Order: sequence, then C-alpha cells, then structure tokens
Amino acid sequence: MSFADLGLSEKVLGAVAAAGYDQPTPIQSQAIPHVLARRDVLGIAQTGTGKTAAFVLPMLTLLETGRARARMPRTLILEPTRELAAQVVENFERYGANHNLSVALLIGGVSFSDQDTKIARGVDVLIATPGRLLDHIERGKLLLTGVELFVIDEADRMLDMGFIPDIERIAKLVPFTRQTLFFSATMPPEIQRLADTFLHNPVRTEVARPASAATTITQRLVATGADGHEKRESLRDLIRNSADFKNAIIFCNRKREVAILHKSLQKHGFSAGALHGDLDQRARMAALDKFRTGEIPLLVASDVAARGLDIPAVSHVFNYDVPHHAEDYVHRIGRTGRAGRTGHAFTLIAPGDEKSLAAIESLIGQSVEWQGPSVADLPEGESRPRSGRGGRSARGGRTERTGRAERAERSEKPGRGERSARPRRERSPSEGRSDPRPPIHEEVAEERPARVREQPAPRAASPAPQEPGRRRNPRADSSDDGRTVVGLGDHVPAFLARPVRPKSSA
DNA sequence: AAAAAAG
Repeated sequence: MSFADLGLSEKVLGAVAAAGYDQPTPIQSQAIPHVLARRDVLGIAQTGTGKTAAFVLPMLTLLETGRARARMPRTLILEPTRELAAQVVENFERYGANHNLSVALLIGGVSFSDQDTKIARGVDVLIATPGRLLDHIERGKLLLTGVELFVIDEADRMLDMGFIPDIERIAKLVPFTRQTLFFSATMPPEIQRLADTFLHNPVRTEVARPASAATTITQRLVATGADGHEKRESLRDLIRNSADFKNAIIFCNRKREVAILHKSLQKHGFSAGALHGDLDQRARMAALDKFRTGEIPLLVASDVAARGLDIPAVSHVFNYDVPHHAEDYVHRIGRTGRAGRTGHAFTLIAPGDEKSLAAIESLIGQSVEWQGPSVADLPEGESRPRSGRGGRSARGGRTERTGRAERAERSEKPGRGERSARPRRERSPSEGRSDPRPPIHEEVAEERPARVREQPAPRAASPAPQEPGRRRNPRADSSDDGRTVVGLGDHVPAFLARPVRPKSSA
C-alpha cells in the first residue's frame, strides 16, 4: 500500500514524496479514500498515529476544485489548544507546498486584526481554537455558511476542557450538508453522543495499536520529600544522573510551579525553557521552538504540553508532580519512547501522593518500579516532609534513601561531581555525545506519514525498514539505524491497548 | 485540587 493507491491528487503526492514519505499509516490508508469519497468519518486514534495527515492530505485534494469567498471559509478545523492548531497549519504548509491555498489560524493570544484581514480575503482552510473562532463570529466578521468540510479533532480532549458547548454552537452554524470528520482518542458516552449528532452515516475507522508495541518506556518512581526545595533537589539529582540523557520535558501540575521550577533550574545552571498557558503566545512558541531545535534541552511544562504536541522524541520525561488524573500520566510519558526508541519516565513521589499513584498503576495495569526505596520503605521520620533529613540534600552525599538499586545503577557511571555541569553541556552535540542517534532536530516527530527509505534497501526483506520521520532535510542522514518503524512511527505502550479496569475509583 | 481557552 502506498500513498499513490489512495486516490490523492498529483500535487499532494508530489508534496508527500518531497517530504520523504511513501507509506501511509493505518489511519491514513483507512480514512483517506473515504474522505475523498465525501463520506463522514469517525476516527478513533491516538495522536501520533498519523491522524493529522489523514485529514490534511485528502482535504488538500478536495480543495483543488472551487474557490474561497470573502469571510466564508471552505473548510474548518477545530483544535483544543493553540499549539495543536499551529501544528495543523504546519501540516498544510508542508503538504500543500504545490497548492496555492490560503490557510488561516484563528487562536487566542495573538493579534485579532491580522486574522481578520486574512479571513476578509477569503480562506480555503480555517484552523481554530473555539474561543477565538466564536469571537470572530460574534463580531460578525466570519460566516460559516460556506463550510463544506468540518473537522473536529481531539474531541475527548475538547470534552475534558469544557469545550463541548462551544463545539455544539459552532456546529449549528455550519451547513447541515457539510462533510464531517470527527477524531477522538477515546469514545466515552458523551463523545459518542456528540459523534451521533454531528456525523451522518459515518465510516468508523479505528486504528489497531501496533501489536508489537512492546513498552520502550522505562518507568521509575523516585521517593522524595513534599517540600519544594527537596523536590527540586531530587529532580536535579535525577537529571544529572540519568543515563542516555538528551533532553527532557518536566511536568508540573500548576503553572506557578512551572515558573518556580523553571527559575530554580536556571539558577542552578540548567538550560531550561518554560511552557504553560499563562505565558504569552510568543513565549509559548519560542520555548517550544527552542526545545524542538535542541537549543534548550529541558522544558518545564504544564499539561498543555502533555498531549498531541509534535515535539521531537525526548529521551526523558520527569513528572515533578504526580498528575491529578491518571490519564494525564499516560499522555505525559507518551512524550518519550516514541517510534520504537527507548525513553525514560521518572515520577517524583512525595508523601501524600500514594492515592494518585495507585490510580495510575490501576489505569496502566501494572505497578511501577521504584528507583531506590519507596516512600513506604523509608525509615521512620524520613518520609516526613520536614524531618530535616539532610541526606539527599547534602551535595554529593549518599544516604539510605539513595538505595541499593540506585547505587547499583550508578556504580557504572561517572561520579556525580563529574556530571554536575551536564545541563549546560547538553547543548553541544560534539561534547560527550557518544550517542549514535541523530541530533535532536532530526528526531522523529509525530503526526507524520512513514518516511521513504533513503538508500535502496536490499530487495529481499519483505516490508522495507522504515526510518522514523525526520524534521528536516531527509537527505542529510545516511546512518540508518535499521530500526523498523512501520507507518508513522509513534510508539503506543502496550498497556494502552488493554481495557481499563473500572475499579479503583473510590 | 489543575490546566486549557476569549479578554
């Protein structure tokens, strides 16, 4: 199966090939012909399965006929967050390179008038977050009566974020006769109800998660005190002592905590960026960009970064806070270990986190190993947040808490002192990187179709080894590591495929 | 309990 078999136009096929892809992912091969046949589609797919290209590519083909009218976009795509919306624009730019379509991005936090100027001229594709879209509509600057195709992406996340009433309002403004594509990672009853009202006789496509999705994410728990100083110290130790460290996203539960931790890390000489919803849009984009390009190896973030973002494969995820909702844990750690690569996820567990931890272990259907002693194993008094144990805090010191397992793991590594300057060094690819993998900016990104193989592979092997997608300049790389990644390579941990046990709500 | 999205 190749893209050429799906009925896409020459222009689209050209752009896809130029981007370095020839093999569609399952969701792409399933959905694209139906979209082209003007059917409604209900797509159940996680991010990273190639979902975005599954609607972008056929939309480009369909849009080749017809023309946009002023203030009446021809197609509308709704996304839950600004960053996701911006990513879809990037997809249109990449695959629409041979087209002359006008694409507008309507998100909050940026100039209203620039957006207005653009839609006044008429756009083929409107990509929006609900709030700003409704803002334009209420001001009478935008009509949805010309929308031929309507995409609702990440529906379950829209639900989580309370966008459903907005989505329903918007859907009423779009002609009944439009074509609708509806994507969601999960189908809770509320989402099913929504799908039933929005879709007309839809084709249902559900991507089978790769059977071979052996978990490539190493998950570990690390006991720490509840006190902020102590947690930050534990985190710094973790970063310094992480094996195979290249870059990391550090998740906090609160925006305030993101800011505090970000400052603290910088004070301690780490090169870090911050990302949360209270930062202005420019700062958000800048932080994400610097992290993507590898300019900054650490990104401290709220859950705005937990799902769907097209962030290059990261070697580590650190949960500075245990997420409130167990599903967030799965999304967070899913930022690493992508495309069959190895990833590491560490979660700091402080006294009081036991309940959240239990919920996570119940959701993923496995218990997570401790690195070092568990909170419960700590000697009396040590688990108290303010018990004054200087142990771990003492620089370079080692205490009971730095237990056997951890000690064993560390014994083969350079001492702490030697690595303490590591954060600054991460930026130089030539320094201390014996890692054979390509530089960060060439790491795999999600939401992309399978990549064309660069070098003629031996004819013998049945499915040609697919290299994970690269951000830019596919030709630059000749070091094929031989890893087989079929389709758009996003790794889905095996536990995701298992049904969730309904117990443990308590 | 929190974050996100409209300002």
